[in-house]
Amino acid sequence: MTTTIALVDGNNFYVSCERVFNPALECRPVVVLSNNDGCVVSRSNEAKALGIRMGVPFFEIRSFIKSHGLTWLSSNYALYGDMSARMMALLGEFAPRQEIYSIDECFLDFTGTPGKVRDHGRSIRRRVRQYLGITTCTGIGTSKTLAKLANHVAKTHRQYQGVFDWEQLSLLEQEALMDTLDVGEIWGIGRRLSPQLKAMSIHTVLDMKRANATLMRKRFSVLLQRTVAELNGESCMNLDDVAEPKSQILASRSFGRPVTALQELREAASSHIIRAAERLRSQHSSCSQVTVFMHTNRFRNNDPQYNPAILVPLTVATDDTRRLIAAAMSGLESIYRTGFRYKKIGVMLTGLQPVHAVQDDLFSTVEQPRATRLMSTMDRINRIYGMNTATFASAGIDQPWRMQTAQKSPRYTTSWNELPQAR
DNA sequence: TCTGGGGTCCTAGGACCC
DNA sequence: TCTGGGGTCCTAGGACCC
Repeated sequence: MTTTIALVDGNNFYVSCERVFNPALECRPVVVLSNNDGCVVSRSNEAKALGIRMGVPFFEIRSFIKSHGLTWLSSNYALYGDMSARMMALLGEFAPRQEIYSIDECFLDFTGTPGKVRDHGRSIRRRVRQYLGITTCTGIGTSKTLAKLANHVAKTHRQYQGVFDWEQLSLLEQEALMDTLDVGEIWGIGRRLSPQLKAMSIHTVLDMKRANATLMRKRFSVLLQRTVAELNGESCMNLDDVAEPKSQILASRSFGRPVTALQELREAASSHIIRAAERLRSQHSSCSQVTVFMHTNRFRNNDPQYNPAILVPLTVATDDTRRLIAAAMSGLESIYRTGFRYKKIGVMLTGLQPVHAVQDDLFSTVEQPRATRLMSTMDRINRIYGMNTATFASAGIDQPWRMQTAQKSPRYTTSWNELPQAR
């Protein structure tokens, strides 16, 4: 049976979430910034029309605030995460199988379902708009790659009103449209591969569709071979509707200002371990390796640069925050050097395995049941009373190194104290 | 002055084993 | 003088995604 895949996503997702609770943002140029108020990560259509590109550093567009009334917001992941969960639950009702691909998009598998999938796309658009106040676009195709591309068409070609299915065109029309799309629009072809393909005279999606798949594999990798097949309607990528546990967990942040003191680095690394370990336990894994890495500011050419990383193996895999902090601290101390202005520190947990499969150490002195109870009690307290209600002193109290978030909106949907007020 | 964070997959090459 | 071949496992690095 031919597969039928839809890719649904929320338009300008972070900005749209903000607008739901603050209608004064409608019809104006609005951007949401990354952590630390660093780069633009979401733009309203009005902001796009000003020529503000995705990912630009905020300081480059500050002048638009005065000249064009640009509104900017720090990112509010508590809000976007909660809105995402509501949207995904709603979308999941439309198809038998759903793969949540990112915070604002999912694949829906309509293979074998009756009716025109385009009609589903339209009801999705109505329903999500009505229930959540967010506008969606839907792309439909016989493979994930074609669905992604169709979504791009739905967004950029007004006449399709946010829903586009390759099937609504004849083969000739499909190829004519593909010939107008840049090869870089294809899922999996980014800024490095795209020039290499163009050097081989593959400029458009149509060129890529007609490319020699075996040659693609030889020149690049099996990934591009698959891409060619998928563009030809042959579905090679399965829809993963059961989320696998993560195979690595990473927590890192840039500092709000340059950091030089070991003590501040220790606090920051501890606080990252605390977050990472919570995620580790929430997927019922333990980890056998902790990596600590640091960066100086790569944009400051005159500063001496130092980007060390160290992997600390654990003799017994664990999910105990205290042991993970201890491992991170020993790693940090061995790579720390004075004389550098550090910009960022991060930790990575790898060697993940199901917690029940952990091989104990013959000479282990850790009282595992007590540790497990302690950790799950802390997790429960923090779930009920809010993040960091119970935490570890090693993360510090004042945390002067913390990132900047100068314009964060309230957590309208996840905090009793910050519910929207009736006016 | 000011430049994000969290992931995945694939490949090449080294270590190691017999 | 002259130092194999085949396999597996692991890691680092590069590419991609949002």
